[in-house]
This record gives sequence, structure tokens and C-alpha cells, in this order.
Amino acid sequence: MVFSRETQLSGPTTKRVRIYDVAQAAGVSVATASKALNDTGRMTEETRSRVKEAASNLGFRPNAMARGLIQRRSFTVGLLTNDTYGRFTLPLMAGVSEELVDQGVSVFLCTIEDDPALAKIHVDAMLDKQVDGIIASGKRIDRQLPVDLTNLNVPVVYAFTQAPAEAVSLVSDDAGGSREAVEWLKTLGRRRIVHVTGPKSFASVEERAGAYRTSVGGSGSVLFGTWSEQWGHEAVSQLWSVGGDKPDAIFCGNDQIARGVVDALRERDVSVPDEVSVIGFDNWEIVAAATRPPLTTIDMNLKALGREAGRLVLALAAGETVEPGIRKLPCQLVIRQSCGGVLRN
Amino acid sequence: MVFSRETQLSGPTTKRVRIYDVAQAAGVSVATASKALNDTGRMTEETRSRVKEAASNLGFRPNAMARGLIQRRSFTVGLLTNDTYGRFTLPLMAGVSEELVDQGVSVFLCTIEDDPALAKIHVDAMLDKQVDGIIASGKRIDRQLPVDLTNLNVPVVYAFTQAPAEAVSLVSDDAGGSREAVEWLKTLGRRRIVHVTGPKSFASVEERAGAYRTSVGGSGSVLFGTWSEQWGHEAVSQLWSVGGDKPDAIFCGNDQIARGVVDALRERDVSVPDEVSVIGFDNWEIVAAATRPPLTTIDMNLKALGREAGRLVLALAAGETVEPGIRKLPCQLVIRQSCGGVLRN
DNA sequence: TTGAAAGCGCTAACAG
DNA sequence: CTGTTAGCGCTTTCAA
Repeated sequence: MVFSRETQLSGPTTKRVRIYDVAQAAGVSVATASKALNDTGRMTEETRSRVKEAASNLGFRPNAMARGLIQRRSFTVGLLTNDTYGRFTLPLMAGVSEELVDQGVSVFLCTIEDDPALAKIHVDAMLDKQVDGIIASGKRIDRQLPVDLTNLNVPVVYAFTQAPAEAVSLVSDDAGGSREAVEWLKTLGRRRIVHVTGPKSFASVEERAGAYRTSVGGSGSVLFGTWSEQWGHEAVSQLWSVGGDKPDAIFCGNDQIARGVVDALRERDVSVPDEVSVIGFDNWEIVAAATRPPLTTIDMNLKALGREAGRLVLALAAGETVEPGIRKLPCQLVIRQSCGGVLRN
Repeated sequence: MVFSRETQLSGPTTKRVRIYDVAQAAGVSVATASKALNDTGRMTEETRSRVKEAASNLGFRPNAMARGLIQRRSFTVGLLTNDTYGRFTLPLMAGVSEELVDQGVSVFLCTIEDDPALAKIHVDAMLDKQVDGIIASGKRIDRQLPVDLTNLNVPVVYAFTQAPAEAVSLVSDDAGGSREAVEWLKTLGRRRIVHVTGPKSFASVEERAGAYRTSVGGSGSVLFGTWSEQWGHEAVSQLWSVGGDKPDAIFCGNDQIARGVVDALRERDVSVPDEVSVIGFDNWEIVAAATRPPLTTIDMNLKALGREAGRLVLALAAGETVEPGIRKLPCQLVIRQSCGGVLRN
């Protein structure tokens, strides 16, 4: 293959082909060409296919800006997030994109730390570009983005972030996930199940802890800490430093804590999963798979959440009525080896 | 704050204000309003500010599609990647966005697994939307994306992925980073430095290994394996199972391997960093910071690489001439505790 | 200094 | 069945 120097150095070479060129080539008017290509209007099959052939010969692709100007939509949505690390946003984004790509919709990703000024710049840029809608997302469901998205004149769907009242909002079902985790441990015959989790200040921590307590039936004990491996270690120290029966299962608030717990137990020669089952939360591949043994954990199905967010924002954009309120999407148990039990994979 | 049900349920309420409305309010023609707002043309300062005030009162924002149709640019660039996990793409994206947001440019993120059909759909969608340029990126520098981006009629910049000859391409300086790692170990007085790295089939592995060999001066030894913690463990087993002098430093091909190495050494009661210094590569926060002790490592400065990619693609779009070829951007030593030595932080 | 008019590339009425 | 016309919201000659 040969590359002209020109091409690589300064971009564009060939002019874009317009519908006018297609019309010329097919020997019809621009209007007819438009109708032929969009499968609208009525005309002989022969004409339609002649136009389509001309278009494909010329490599015609309609200019989305011209089209958008008329149709008042850009086939574009914005995904706004303050999750710079992407732990939650990326799977969400994958879902959104997967849902929308077939409809020709592209996604602007806007990452806005926690800077209101930056957020406003991004939102304004999206609005200028006439996005069909905005999906607001974050890294925790009890904090709002640092920008007001109400009264925008484009639809907004909130996913994995706190939403104003009456908004359309999507979160994962923390309580349900928690329940699944505990039920699985009980299924495996565990009876002394402890919950080691993150800071009390997180709504999801309270939600999961509440569901845990209900599921274990009053006998539970919850240790709050930070979202770190370090805390997992420390929690094990605390649990094993007191006398009496040790736990036979530890349900952790996230995979990092779970990894810390598993490592700490191994260092004490407590066998996982033989003596103690450990279950995580998040299914963060890099953590869950590298743990020895690999973590059984709860997946929040963020990709599915993203798909749903994409679906809803487009529905709203199309003028459909969507019931406002918070939708909780189910979590899913992912079985690896840290609990024992059935092995999928 | 009160939310009208209407607003939340079916999106748009107020009509967008057009430049026509601004012109009316300011009592001038649309043409004058345009010039006033864009600081072009000549008119009394009074008129100009009157228009600007009207615009800001009405909350006017120009429709980017209408504007783009004329100017033939969309103030939009596409970031194409096959790095679904986002390990490399996210920092890159952050850099691109940071560089471009001030210029009003938004970024489409398109993740394309390794599916050529999906890639084509995404590229076509971007082209239809008249992106000003495309940044192609990936997860390794010796593999191409599954799509041909030459002869596109928009500029393309390659970042962290293999580029065709004569393209503008950005990668991090693997050899330089490797050299920095080894030099740092030597500075700390280490003399028996071993390199534990990933699969030989990766160009960056060969590149780093080559620079390592040069830097240690012929006495080196390189162990190739996989990019996993597991392999880090195993490598330590191998190294410590043979007789003779043990290494006093291990330079790892990535942070995951380094973590495996550190964990394995701790399990053998070999002190890090007192007896052995361990240095990683990537500065993947989640891994580097959670390791005990936290990893000293090499950062590839992907965010800076992203900024540069953004800068270049816009320069190309503006018709500027950019020298083709591969640009290597410097890596940077990040000192934590796994090597000993100065403590920043 | 200001405004009227043309037109970016496309779609949608309405005629023919 | 097909083409002519108008116009999306804006910028940009060009004339007044």
C-alpha cells in the first residue's frame, strides 16, 4: 500500500461527495435522491435502486450536520461523569454505546472531576452540539454531580449517581445484591457470617448492611471501615484477636476489602474457602481474578444499566413518556472459588 | 426547587433561542448580531455590547450544527480504541479532553473490541458527524486496530497503537523508561538486577528488555512470562530455587508482575526494600498503591500523550503541516517504597 | 456602520 | 412518479 505524503501530512484530500453528486450520477433531482436513500416517498423500484447504486459507487455518506439541522437531532448523546478512574463509568459507557451504536448514535464522554466550572463547560459544549440527551453518572449513588441538569431542554437520565426528585434514575439493587451474597453463603452451610464493609457515610453501605442484617436474621455483625485492602487485613486482625467462635464466612463490601481479607486469612493459615468463605462485591476483574483463590463476588451489571440508560434517554428524546423515579436493576452472583460451592467458568 | 412534571417526563420545554431572537432583542439584523457575537466585522462598540448583552440575557448559545455546516467543522474528535478495559485509554482520553475542552471540542469515545464490523460502524458514524479528526489508540503498540484509517479525508493521529508508515504516531518511550528504572536501582546501590517481564511477543517487552540489558551492562538476566501477579510469584520461585547469589533488585515489566513478586518475597521472608528492591512499570494506581510496600514504578505519562495527540489532531485539522513519524514521549519514575531511597509523596 | 441575500447539505411540502 | 421550492440556524460576501 502506498501513502501519499500529502495525505498523511495535512489531512483531507478528496472532497466529500454530497447528495447532489449522487443525484447527478443517477440522473435525478436532489429531492428524489433524498427520498430514494431514506426509503421515503414513492417512486419506481428501478429509480430507487439506481440512486442507491450511484450512492454506493460514490461512497456517499450523508452529512449528519445538515440532516441534524433539519431534524433537530444530532444522533449524539453525552455521558457526563465524575468518576475519573472509570471503575464504574467504563462498563456503563460500554452498555450505553452498545445499545445506541446500531441506531447511529455516538457518545460524548465528558469527565468532570468535581469541578463545577469544568462541568458547566462540558454541558454547554454538549448543548451547543444539540445532543439528543444526557446521561449523568458518577461513582456513588448518594452524591450529585456538581452541576444542575434540570430545565435543560434535553432529556436527562441519571445512572449510578444521585438524581433530583422526579427524574428518571437508574441504580443497581444494593439490597438485592447483599441478599444474594448472604443467601449463597447460607446455601453453602455457613452460619456465622460477618459483614466487613466501607464507610458508613455511603448510602450503599447502609443499604447493603441493612439487607445483610435482615438476611442473617439478627445475629449479624457489621464492621465499617474504608474501601481498601488494608482495611480488609485489619478487620481480620480484629475478628481473630477476640476469643470465641470465629466467623465461617465474611461478606465484604467490595472486592478490594475482600482481597485484603483473603490475604490476611492466608497469612494466618486460615483456609479459604475450606474454613472460611469470603465473598466480595463489584466483580472488579483485576482484583477478583488476581486474588488467591479468585473471588466469588456480586456483579452490579453496570453494562446492562448502561444499556437501559441509553434506551431510556433515546425514548425520552423521541418524546415518549417515561415514568420518573428510581429504577433498581438486579445484581448477579459471580461464582469463583473463594466461597467453595459450584464452580462455573 | 420545583420540577414541572412535564419537564422530567418528556424532555424539552422551552424553545432554543436563535440568533434571530438575539438580533430582534438588540434591534439589529441577524448579520450584525453574528458579527457582534463573533468579534468579527466592524461596528460601534456600543452596538457590539448591546448585542452581547441581549445574547446573555436570553441565554443564547449558537447551534453548533448550523455553524459547523458552514465552517465545515464540528468541533468534535473521535477517540477510537480496542482497549475495552480502559487501562490505557482512560488516561489518554483524560489528556485529550483536557487539551481540547477549552477550544470547545468534544470527544466521541468509541470502543471496538477487536471487531472489524463494529469498528467500521463507529468510524462511519464519526465520519458522518464530520469529526475534525480521529485519534486511534489501543492497548499495545505493535498491533493495529481492525480497521483501515488511511485515506479517510479527516486527519488521524495514532496514540499507543501501531500506525501505518508515514502516519503521525505517539508512543511512550519504553526504552527510556526501562533505563530510568535500572539507573534508579543502580543509584540505590543495587548490582544484581534481574528483569521479570511479560511475553516476548510484545514489542514493548523486547524494547524494555533491550534497554535493560544495555543499562545493566551485559550481566543481566531476563525472565519472560505473562502479565500477571501469578507470574511474578512463579518468577520468584524460580529465582530463589537455584543456588548462588540472589538478586538484590527486580525490575518488573508491569505493576501486576511487581505485586506478585513483592507478595512472593514477603512470603519467603525476604524484606522489600531492605534486601531486595522491586520496581514496576505502568503506575497503575490500584495495583501500585495497594502493594505492601507500595510500588516504586515507571509512569508512561499517558495523559500527556493524550494531550499531545489532541493538540496534533487539531493542528492537522487546521491544515497545519505536521512531521509524520513516531514520537516517543518520556516516561517518569514514580517513587514509593518498594525500592527504598527518597520518599516523595 | 449596518443589513440584505446567498448558501452550507440536506429534507419535506407541494406542484406538476 | 418526479422535480421545484422553501428552509433548518448560522456565517459571510457585498451593497447600501
